[in-house]
Amino acid sequence: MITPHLKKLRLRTDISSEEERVIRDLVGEVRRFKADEVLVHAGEELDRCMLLVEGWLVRSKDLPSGERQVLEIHIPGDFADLHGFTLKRLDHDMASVTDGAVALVSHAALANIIEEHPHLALVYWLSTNIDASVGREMALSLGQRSAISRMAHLFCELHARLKVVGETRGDTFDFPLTQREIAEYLGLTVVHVNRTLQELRRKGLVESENRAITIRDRRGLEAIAEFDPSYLHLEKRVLA
Amino acid sequence: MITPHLKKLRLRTDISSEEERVIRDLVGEVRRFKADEVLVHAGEELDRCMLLVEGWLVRSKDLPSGERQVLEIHIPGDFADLHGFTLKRLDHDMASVTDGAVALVSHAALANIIEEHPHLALVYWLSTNIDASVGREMALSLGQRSAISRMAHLFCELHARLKVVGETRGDTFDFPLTQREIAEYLGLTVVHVNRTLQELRRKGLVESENRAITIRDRRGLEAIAEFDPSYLHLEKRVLA
DNA sequence: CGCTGACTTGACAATATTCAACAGTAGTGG
DNA sequence: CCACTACTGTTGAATATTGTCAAGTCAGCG
Repeated sequence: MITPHLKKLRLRTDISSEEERVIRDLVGEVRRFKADEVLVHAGEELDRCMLLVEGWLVRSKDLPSGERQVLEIHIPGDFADLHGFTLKRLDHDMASVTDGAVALVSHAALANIIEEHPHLALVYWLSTNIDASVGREMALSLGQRSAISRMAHLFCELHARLKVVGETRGDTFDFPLTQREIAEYLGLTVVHVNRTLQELRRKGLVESENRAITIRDRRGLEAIAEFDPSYLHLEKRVLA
Repeated sequence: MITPHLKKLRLRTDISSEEERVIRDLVGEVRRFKADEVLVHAGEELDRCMLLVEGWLVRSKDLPSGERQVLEIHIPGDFADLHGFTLKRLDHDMASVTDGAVALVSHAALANIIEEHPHLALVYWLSTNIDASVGREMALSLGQRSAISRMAHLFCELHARLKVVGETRGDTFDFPLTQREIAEYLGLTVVHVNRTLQELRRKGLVESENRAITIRDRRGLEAIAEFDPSYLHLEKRVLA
């Protein structure tokens, strides 16, 4: 169930078999969710985290005006609200995109394992820091890239991240976000997302049909996105 | 020298006097810098972090097109590239805005103290997670707020953060960013920043004169910014 | 079969950018 | 001390990108 999660971790740093056992024991109750639920509300007091095992989640913030900004997209293997372990209250909602399931991990259990396995504290600290790095690249997109470049970047990033956990089929991957949700992520309107997506199709860069994306011209897509995957930190390092 | 840093930490969680001693001992060499230096380049291998003791730094990313996005603004007391402790290579540059100084802290020293004082591991993990929270609020600004709202939000945030470390004088604070740098942070052009700043002045919300900002109408400014400081996590919590 | 939500299109408007020019200030070197 | 340069801030006019509003199609679902 948490094999994708271990794949993600092992890509970035070595995990001993002892540590693997401990991580596998972390998982308590599994909670299933339906699409479009808010699993955690901003400000709520937390005593556990959610390791996403199936389906997609997003972090999102609402504005008084009713607008919503999606701040991060989570795929299976992601420890979606691990930052809540130290923050204790999130500054954003955790909402589901699809049906799916999370493995619940109590903060107490986490505290225990990092006490006994200090290396895992670094592993998970690294994990939240990589999340933040992804967030910075998104801010770069929102600040400097055009609509078409942002959208291309989104597709490049998700393909790379899904590939790590084995959820791609060649250049194709499931992509369950509606155009409204893409708009909320890219900071654009639905209308403009629709037109921009058509432009990507017209240029022969991607295809999209029933909730899946196929990258037709990777070079072209990466060029328009100015995609450089180094911010994903897809290489191994030695911690402490 | 690192009193502001301790103020910041103590606002969020309790630090024992023993821990304080350990933190004070962390500081090794102090490095002074001039304005507009790049202290750390993206991708560079790191074996130490920088605790900002004087002056302002920014995290920034360059695009092939030559555009620059400022992703975070750092003020004295900030452990500016603490995330580099686990990442080992930053995905962005660390650049100076003003003259100033950083206290250098080797990764080895950090690894030692968190091994001996596991609570401090949580304290600094929290610290990077709060940085990420500030980054998310910025992404919300870039994605959903208008130019004037973003700029108002920037001033509200900086006043709140500077107040924590005792760098405000009532509603006034030093603000050394040029309009070009503000533009790079807000994802706007210099021209538009200039006009937007004039609008804030015309509405009687802020004054700005020789590198300092005075908030003239806090309610009004916060309203236009939709400012809600909860993302700054300015409250105490118990870690582990 | 009638809803509802997702997607699509057209016409128009607002926000922000681009380009070009100029004033003020500080720093530099002759 | 002054001329020179470079940077910062400012303004106007034209343009581009993206948003708004309104309407309509299509598919899935109870």
